[in-house]
Amino acid sequence: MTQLPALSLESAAPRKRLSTLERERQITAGAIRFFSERGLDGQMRDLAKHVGITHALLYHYFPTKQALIDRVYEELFEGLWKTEWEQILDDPKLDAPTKFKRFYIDYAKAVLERDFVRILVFSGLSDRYIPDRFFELLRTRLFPRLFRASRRHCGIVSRAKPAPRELELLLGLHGGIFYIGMRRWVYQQSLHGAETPEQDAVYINDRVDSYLNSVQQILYPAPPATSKRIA
Amino acid sequence: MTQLPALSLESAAPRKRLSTLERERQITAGAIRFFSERGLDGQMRDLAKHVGITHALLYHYFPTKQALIDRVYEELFEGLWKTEWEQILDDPKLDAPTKFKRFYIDYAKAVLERDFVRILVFSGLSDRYIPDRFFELLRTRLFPRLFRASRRHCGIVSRAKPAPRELELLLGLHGGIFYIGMRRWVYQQSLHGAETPEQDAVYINDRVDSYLNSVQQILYPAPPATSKRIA
DNA sequence: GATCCTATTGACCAAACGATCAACAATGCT
DNA sequence: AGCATTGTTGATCGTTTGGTCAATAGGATC
Repeated sequence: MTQLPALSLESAAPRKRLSTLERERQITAGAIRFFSERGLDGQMRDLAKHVGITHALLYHYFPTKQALIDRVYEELFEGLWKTEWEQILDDPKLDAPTKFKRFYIDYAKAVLERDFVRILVFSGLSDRYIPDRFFELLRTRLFPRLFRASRRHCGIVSRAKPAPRELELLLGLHGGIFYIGMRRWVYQQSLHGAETPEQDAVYINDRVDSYLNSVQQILYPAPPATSKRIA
Repeated sequence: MTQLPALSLESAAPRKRLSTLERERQITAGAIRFFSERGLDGQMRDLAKHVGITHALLYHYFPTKQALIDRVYEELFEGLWKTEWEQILDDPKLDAPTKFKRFYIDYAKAVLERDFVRILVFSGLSDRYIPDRFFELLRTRLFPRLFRASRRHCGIVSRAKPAPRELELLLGLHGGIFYIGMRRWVYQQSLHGAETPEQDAVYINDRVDSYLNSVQQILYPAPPATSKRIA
């Protein structure tokens, strides 16, 4: 449908005989960019053209299109999640606002990248492979930590399973942050000038403040002394 | 890729000779459902099969595939925006929380529908036709009203263009609500049991409260008497 | 510079794609 | 009942799709 912006790669023609490893990496990188633009239905011939090779060569490195897509999925996923994030959220010396802000600002830098956002959504609309794996990550490694920090922020210590309202309020924050990526890479509606990670940080801080400011009065109204109740 | 769930339509075979108008409506409705599932790359033959006709007949009613997609776009868009929403937001007798809640609960019922969410995103990833039109609507008819209500809620009367932080805080709320639709219809990750519009209303109310609770202290800190400053 | 290895290619295939059209068969009219 | 109208179909076209393969040519080794 849409014309890809030429993707200048070594410009001219003397393209030949790279080492197996190098060519494979080139194809994989090209495939990530290509499929993130055109979707997983993009044609192998077009991909080959943008990498600067024949489409037959693609089949020398990947037996089938699905195998290449699987490779793209792996490449995109590995190295995405930083265990450093869990350390921040587990650090007992940090208060909730600091935890949330440090985490989400760095998380946004990694996750709100063009290729990841678009392929996440493409995959969600078709095979759901990426969302399934990604939400598994969020469910097990992220949300529990954010709940613990939220509750402690409200003076509550509990490991009880969060109530739906509790979960949804957090997802409101989480989704509101991801919406930055949706607008930027899917809808392509800036609504105001081009944004830098530094500007994103300001907006993320505001969102986090908004969430933490109200999580207590909304979910745990009028904390009577040393209560542990969960609305 | 994925198998469509059979889409039972009159079950058996005596399907023939509908009136032009009726058949056209049937095709359009079927196309909305079909393209929202498979994406705009879905095949005309498959669509025909799910409508229960031959794919040649599709070309009797629509000269080209793009014409049918355009029709789907129109059908999906018309009747989406309710002027009633603007009346709610313009009503001087309502306070901000009531305005926000009444609007967003009803907005969610209309916008967070399966077909709209998925085709909005499909279109965003390809021709961007729907997001372009939809955000134009939000930009001109919705956001200005929400800003006015937000500011009045903080005791500020101003029609000045909202600052980026102001806009982004609101988009955090807006995106957090839309995230309900993303999870439900794109990622298909419920995270908790199946949801009804009544439950959605609870979550939306919480999100709105969170936004309105903090919009003042975040954006217009320490309102000195009758100030009009905007951070 | 001759030799070998293999990365790379052009030609090709079968199936699926959007699109076309003459022929067929319901339905309404007389 | 017979006719005309037109909604509907099967067959078909040209192109594009993912995938294959024998032949070619670039680069390292000697």
